[in-house]
Amino acid sequence: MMKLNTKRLAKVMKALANENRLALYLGIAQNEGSDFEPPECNCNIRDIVKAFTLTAPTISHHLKELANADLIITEKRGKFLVARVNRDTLAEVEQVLALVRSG
Amino acid sequence: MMKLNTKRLAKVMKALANENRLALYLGIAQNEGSDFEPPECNCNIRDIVKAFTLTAPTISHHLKELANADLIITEKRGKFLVARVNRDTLAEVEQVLALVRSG
DNA sequence: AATACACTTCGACAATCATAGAATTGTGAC
DNA sequence: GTCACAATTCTATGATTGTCGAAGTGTATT
Repeated sequence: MMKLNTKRLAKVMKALANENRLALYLGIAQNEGSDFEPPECNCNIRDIVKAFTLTAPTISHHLKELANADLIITEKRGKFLVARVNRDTLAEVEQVLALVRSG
Repeated sequence: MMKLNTKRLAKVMKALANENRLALYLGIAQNEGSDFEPPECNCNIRDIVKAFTLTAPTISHHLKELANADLIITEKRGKFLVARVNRDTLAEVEQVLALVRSG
């Protein structure tokens, strides 16, 4: 389990600090139930580009930042890229916030 | 209770995205048990300036951003400014994260 | 009222960021 | 092999940000 010091927590927060990138992250979280097989799965970049009004390079850039903050885990499936949230990181963040809240 | 849509959540995250500002926020959280009376209380800006290597204008700027994101509540006590975390906002964020984590 | 202190506002500047277009790489279909 | 498509890399650019020094505001103390 990764130690979540201030520097690293700030990095995670920064990855979620942009509205489009946050929406991207939330979208990925919502489509996680799928079976990860196009065209049923909405987790590849192509579908996301259609849903958001951003270009492919921008989406690619955002995904890399999310992955770099360990917020998502990406995987190449043929020519598609699928993504899922990293629940470990999420749990760590929740834990810190809960600690802050309880004093 | 404030609705926590994507735009607002992004704003909260952005307020915590800077390492120094995050440390400031965590510092405020930790000193909350105090009685808010200088010099016992560490919640006024003066004490924080001493603890961090930032100048007063920068601290002031960061505090305003935290307050603007409803993460802290500030109050003027004579010539001192005291701050405490807003637990409501914190709880809202935790709630969203928990929702994401559970699918 | 004069001084000292705590903070804020203003103005500036370097650094980072979000974004897009163009070109490139990789993959599967025919 | 070639064509179409998904995604990445590269480069550029306008916008935002973090930070500070200088000047200003308000409050208490003498």
